[in-house]
Amino acid sequence: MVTISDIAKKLGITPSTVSRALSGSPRVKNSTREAVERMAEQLGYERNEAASSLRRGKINAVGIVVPRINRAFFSNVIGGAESVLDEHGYSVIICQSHEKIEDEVKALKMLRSNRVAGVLISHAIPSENGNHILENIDPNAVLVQFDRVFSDLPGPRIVSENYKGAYEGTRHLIENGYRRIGNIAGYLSSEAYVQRLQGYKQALLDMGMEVDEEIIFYDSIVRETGYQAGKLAIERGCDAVYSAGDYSALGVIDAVREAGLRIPDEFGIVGTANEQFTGLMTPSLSSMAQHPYEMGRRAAQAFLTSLKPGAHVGEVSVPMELIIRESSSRNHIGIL
Amino acid sequence: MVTISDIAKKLGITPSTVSRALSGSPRVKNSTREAVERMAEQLGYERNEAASSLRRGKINAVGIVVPRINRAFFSNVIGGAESVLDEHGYSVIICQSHEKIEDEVKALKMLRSNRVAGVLISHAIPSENGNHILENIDPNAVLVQFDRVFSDLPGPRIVSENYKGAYEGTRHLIENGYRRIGNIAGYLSSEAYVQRLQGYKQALLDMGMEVDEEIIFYDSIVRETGYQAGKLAIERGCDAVYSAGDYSALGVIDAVREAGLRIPDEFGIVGTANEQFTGLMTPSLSSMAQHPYEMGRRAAQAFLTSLKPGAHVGEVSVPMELIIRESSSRNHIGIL
DNA sequence: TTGTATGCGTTATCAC
DNA sequence: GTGATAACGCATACAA
Repeated sequence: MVTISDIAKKLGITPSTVSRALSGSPRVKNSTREAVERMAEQLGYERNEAASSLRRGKINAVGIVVPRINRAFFSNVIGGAESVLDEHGYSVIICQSHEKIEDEVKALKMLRSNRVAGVLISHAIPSENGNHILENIDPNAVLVQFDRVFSDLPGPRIVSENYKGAYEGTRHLIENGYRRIGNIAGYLSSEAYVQRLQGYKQALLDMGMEVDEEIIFYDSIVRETGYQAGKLAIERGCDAVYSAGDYSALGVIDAVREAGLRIPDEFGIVGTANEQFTGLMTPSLSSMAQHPYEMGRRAAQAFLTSLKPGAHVGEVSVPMELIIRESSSRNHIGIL
Repeated sequence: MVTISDIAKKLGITPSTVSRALSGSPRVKNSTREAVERMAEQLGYERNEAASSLRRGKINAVGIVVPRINRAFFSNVIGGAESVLDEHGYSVIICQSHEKIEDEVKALKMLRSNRVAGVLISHAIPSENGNHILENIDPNAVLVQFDRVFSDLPGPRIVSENYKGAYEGTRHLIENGYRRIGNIAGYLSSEAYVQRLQGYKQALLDMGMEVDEEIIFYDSIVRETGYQAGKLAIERGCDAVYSAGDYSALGVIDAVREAGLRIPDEFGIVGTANEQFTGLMTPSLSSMAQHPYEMGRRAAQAFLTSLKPGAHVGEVSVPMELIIRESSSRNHIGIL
């Protein structure tokens, strides 16, 4: 392996100058810089990151901590973050919390042990606050939270526009002529779901409709609970459902089919998250898309910005987008 | 940050001993080791990975290079690898090639610059051989290939049992009474697809049926080409199709529906890869599952084994598994 | 603009 | 079984 000393010797200068030339210091003659760069290229020099990290006390890497990497949402966030960080010379170290606080702590310790420059994290479900994060994160690392965030932790927070998304999804149903719209709200322990519920309610109110707790279902957002909620919604006279998740929306479709109602003519459905399957099923499922890749990019950008002295990034909103598919599109039959 | 010197001072011994104690050297008294461990715990010591890496000339990390991290297959492989590596104290650095040789080379250089202990890679589509990998990988790193592999490269190769999988998928259709089974074979530039085609053919032969090139379709395995192939297959008298991909199987379903045929009574379909949507659609799609998570685990294990002097790992096969769903299950009507 | 000197924290080699 | 010493490759404070 070739080092800066090798380059220095070949050129009859000292390692310090080579180091300066290579790291773009202004205190070096242009001709020297060029000579150094040429020689580095020629010898196939590559900086030893470990040595550099040791000397500087931190590594050109950021850790990303997510519950599970093999979930589409998170792997897309990582992909987005990687695309930005890569451009700026940062490696990405990934860690999974498996939705366990214990593993989250372990990951933070490992990242601290590596002196990473930043930590991008979306916390595990059981967390009730960010104390364990504060206690275990490298105090010199920049903390960026995304999607699942605690507002009492310092640093940037990148979140979806949940309120606005749910609002638009609900309004879309109303505008398509549906008149009694249920809601699958999810557990309200997460801020995101609280906001979605509020968006749903406000849309109803703004469009002159009433909020009826009878047809709001608080439960996990998996297919089975969606199915149960769907049955009740139909029983209670709904002709549409806005669901805070796609899997629960899928369950609603099961229930609607079972009841022999036609989608979208007799029953409309909008889900949330725009999971891949929503576009592949028949009928395809309308959904409020989150943009995880973009969220990852913004998280990475927030990290980079935070590195600059004096810079401060607060909460960053990532727009959601209504993807209209078959399950809610009866406007073509002119009902409105 | 507390260092081994801090521990040494507190204990009135030297850093060398602390280092030995912490790294589990046998040449240290038990009582000393325990004292060191207690003190390390108490002071909240964590090894500086950069210093350790510099001294040892390599880092406790492996790089994983995949075309895209946000593809279910690859993110699951990464998840599996991470689960094993994490247990052994290795970090995972992820890199995406975006299916470009250029980015692959860039990733390998970055990993070499970091002196990673191993590289787990699934190569980009345009690669025709492994030369650019050999030229750019850290010669001291263990190379492990998975899924998309070049047999002329050294080191372990982890692959799916493509031949056997396709064989079983095809046999399953035959056993369910389908009598003219088409095949969507995919591009044969990849070894995996060649093997799947062979499995399909051999299954037909073994079950006393003929191979008819008229109903074998060589093309990309996306939904649209699946649809086109499906139309031709129906035209040419098929009552079933085995597809080397799930998306193309989805296209076949489109074609079958358009032709007004009932699934699975009048037409059977088996796909490959067991993408998430296959279990969520109606009718659900039977598919030959790959086990990416397991593949990742085995790749990581192969890396760990290869570290041991003298050890040699060659090709490792990961079983595929037939997931029988609605699109091929007419055995209950007793046609066979 | 360049050179000199030093140290980052760890581990390996040698001596005792 | 432990200690002393050196070195990994780089980046910086200081001197020139």
